[in-house]
Amino acid sequence: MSEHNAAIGIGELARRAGCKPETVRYYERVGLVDEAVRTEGGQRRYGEAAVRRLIFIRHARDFGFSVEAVRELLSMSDRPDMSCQEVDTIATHHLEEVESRLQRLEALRDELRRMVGQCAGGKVESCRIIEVLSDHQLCISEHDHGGASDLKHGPHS
Amino acid sequence: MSEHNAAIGIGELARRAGCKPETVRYYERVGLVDEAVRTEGGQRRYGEAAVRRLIFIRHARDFGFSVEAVRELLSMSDRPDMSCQEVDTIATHHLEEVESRLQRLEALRDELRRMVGQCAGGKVESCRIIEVLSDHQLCISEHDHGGASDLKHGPHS
DNA sequence: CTTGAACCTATAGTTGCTACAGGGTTTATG
DNA sequence: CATAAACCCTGTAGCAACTATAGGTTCAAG
Repeated sequence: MSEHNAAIGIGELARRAGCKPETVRYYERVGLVDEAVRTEGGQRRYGEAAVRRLIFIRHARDFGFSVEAVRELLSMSDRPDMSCQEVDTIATHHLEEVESRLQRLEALRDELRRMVGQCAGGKVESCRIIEVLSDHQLCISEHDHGGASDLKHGPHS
Repeated sequence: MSEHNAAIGIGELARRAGCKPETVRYYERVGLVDEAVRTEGGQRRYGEAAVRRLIFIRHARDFGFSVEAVRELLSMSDRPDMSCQEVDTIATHHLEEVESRLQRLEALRDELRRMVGQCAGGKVESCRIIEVLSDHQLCISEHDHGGASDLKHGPHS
């Protein structure tokens, strides 16, 4: 390994991983990235390892892994000798969650399509959308609110 | 009439709509449900109208409508004479978001399936999951996040 | 009248960032 | 060398949409 440490600032690091400096500082606070070396003036300086780690983190987050899951994945990838049984477990579990969310979203999409298709542009009193939302009978899924709705992290309207 | 109105407590109301009392109080704070009549001791009492309204809200939330969107839908359903053009607009917009979210989630599922399928249970150093998360080149789909988030990872140079 | 479940308010926590405010540092240029 | 622009710092507050806790009060049954 070359001792050649490019020593980039936090802005450059963030840019390379596709996030913002605030996000990097946030990851540092919660312990996903190590505390950086500082200049005399107190500014953070990073090397290539930090870039790779941050890219890993951003990818995992883009794949929908929670920060906690990323933390586990990271700690495992730091110990290359161990079996990747756990890695597989985490990813499989995550896959299951994604698949169940997909199913619900599909049902939701179908219902929305039906709603929108049936809105004839008349008066609200005969609007199917309002009707569907009001009427318990027309509910897509039975109310099993053991765990709350999974639709919560959506882009806001 | 006031004698006839079943006057239930907040717990019963919440149970009927499939949520928790805290959620109802939260909705009251943010103005989705009206302030309730109180007993002499200060406890909230509700009638059937509140039950219907809360069920409407919970359905809309289950459908993934944001609280802001629900607020609009509610204000429209309060005026049955108006055209449901706006209702349709909100629902259509929401449908588009759901569809775009579905697409991304499907791409994610495919990627996760491939990852999981390729984890042979060996050592972490040769684990495909870790590898995929580390290396952008191995990403098949360019998981392009629509307008939701701006500049994600550009080409690594 | 006593118990205990249900209720009250207020506040803080959750997740994963993002956006300031009000400074200090580094670097490029004149 | 001086200055200006670009960058960086900490700390705090905010976002959605609730959820949880603490510490106290009220209600309804027995």
